[in-house]
Amino acid sequence: MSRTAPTAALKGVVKASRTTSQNDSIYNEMLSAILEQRLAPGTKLSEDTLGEIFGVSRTVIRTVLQRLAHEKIVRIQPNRGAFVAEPSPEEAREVMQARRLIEEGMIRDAIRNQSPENIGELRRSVAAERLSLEKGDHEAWVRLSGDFHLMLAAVAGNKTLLAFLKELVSRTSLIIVQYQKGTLSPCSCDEHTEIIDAIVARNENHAIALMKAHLKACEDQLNLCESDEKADLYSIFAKPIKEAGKSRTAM
Amino acid sequence: MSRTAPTAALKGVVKASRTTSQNDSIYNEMLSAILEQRLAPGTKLSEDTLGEIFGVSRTVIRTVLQRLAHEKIVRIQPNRGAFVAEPSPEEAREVMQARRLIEEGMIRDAIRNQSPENIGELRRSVAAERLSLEKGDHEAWVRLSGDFHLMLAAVAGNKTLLAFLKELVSRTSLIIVQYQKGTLSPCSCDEHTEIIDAIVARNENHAIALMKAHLKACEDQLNLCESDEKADLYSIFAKPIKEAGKSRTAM
DNA sequence: CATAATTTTATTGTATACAAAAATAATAAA
DNA sequence: TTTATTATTTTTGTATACAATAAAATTATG
Repeated sequence: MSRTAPTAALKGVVKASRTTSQNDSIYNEMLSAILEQRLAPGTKLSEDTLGEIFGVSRTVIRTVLQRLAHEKIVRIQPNRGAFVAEPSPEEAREVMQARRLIEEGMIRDAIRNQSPENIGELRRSVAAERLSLEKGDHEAWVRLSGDFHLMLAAVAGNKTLLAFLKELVSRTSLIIVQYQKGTLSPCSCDEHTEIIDAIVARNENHAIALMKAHLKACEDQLNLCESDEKADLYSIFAKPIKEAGKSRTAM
Repeated sequence: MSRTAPTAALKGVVKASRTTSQNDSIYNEMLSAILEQRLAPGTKLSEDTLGEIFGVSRTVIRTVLQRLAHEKIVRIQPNRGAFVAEPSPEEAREVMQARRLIEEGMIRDAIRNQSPENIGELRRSVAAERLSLEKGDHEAWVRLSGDFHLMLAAVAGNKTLLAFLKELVSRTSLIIVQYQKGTLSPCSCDEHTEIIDAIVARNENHAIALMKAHLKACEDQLNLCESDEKADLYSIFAKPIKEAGKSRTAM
């Protein structure tokens, strides 16, 4: 009874050795749970509950939550606790814009720094992505889809930008969870392959255009018409009306 | 005797109200101390000592150190503790490259989103910067010089990119502390003014070129010839030789 | 019955206690 | 004297205890 429903999704707990990587282990578990949609945006992340689930004290849970908060995956409200982040439409647009800017720069560097090994890894990643899509393994697809962009960043070779992009990719997953309208993209694998081909061909302008189009297509699949905040406002002001009935407020 | 010399620079402790902003207060104090060169790169940041200085327990110090570590201002070594970061020459180049990329994108947005109020604030900031330079107030100049770029980011309007740039600007200060050769730049105020003028004139290409040149000039003032790591290696292998004497290792 | 005030409960924020690891000091051996 | 080993001290990592705040449940009141 004490472990409430929302966090019940986290059951596979690895005990982890007594090193500091226990920290990382819990961090990865929670990040996966959020990005794989096992923890919905807005879910309360109680320190006590998580501590029981992972078999550690609140101290270490707190550290993990702070890390996730810094990456904007979790929102910490003072004296209220931690919640899975609910990125606003504005924030979603900002993240996608930031990605277009950073990934454009990375395409340029990737074209310069590419090697057969690098490109081979990228192609294998896309192959795995295609496979997961064919098998209908949504979780794996989400992860691998993001991995492609991170691997491209690794090819570009700027670890600082890679760290930024890692955060942006995670946040994108959360954004897709919240705002994706209808079914997911038909197959972005083909777009990924095209981008690799353009990089190999050293066709900078084309590669950049493809990447920008790819990211724009992703954003266009979202329903960012600020309907979310409106709904909140309505629910607040509609308090007097309890059940169905006729609305009294103006449209 | 217990409060060791390195951290003695932090003396002006604000008690802060019992809100969570006590956290922020200590964070700001420590960040300022590092960026204003009162805490040199590599300085050990003992939890106990800092706790005594700020009159709080290690718990809250730990939170602050983790935050600074996430921003790469502090490096945490497991079981060893926290140290003021010592960015490598490679990291320095990465940070400057990331800045060129991000600030180019922000120039574009700033040109679109500018308003008389925004521009006025920018100009006032540069005026304050010039004044601090004339007065020889190095600390204020470092801060204001960074503020210009952050205000420009605010004009651009993408809070996500602003957060990234805030981190990069802080790291730049640390980099300058470590690698600046000779005296500091003659007067980057003029460059800042030129950038504002180009933005007001909506001359995108010119504004971007100026910004890139400005950042490149900053990087060129650094001594990033990996001499730092070499020095470390030498000092390690030179252990047998205690005082002056003739070196036995090959040049 | 609905609303307001109060009490109770639960949860976070912080301090402290203890365990584990690392750094330092001291001692013993070559 | 130098090096290796051991003992001591210091410092970090984690758990727990208590205080402060917020949420809820309860009671009182119109």
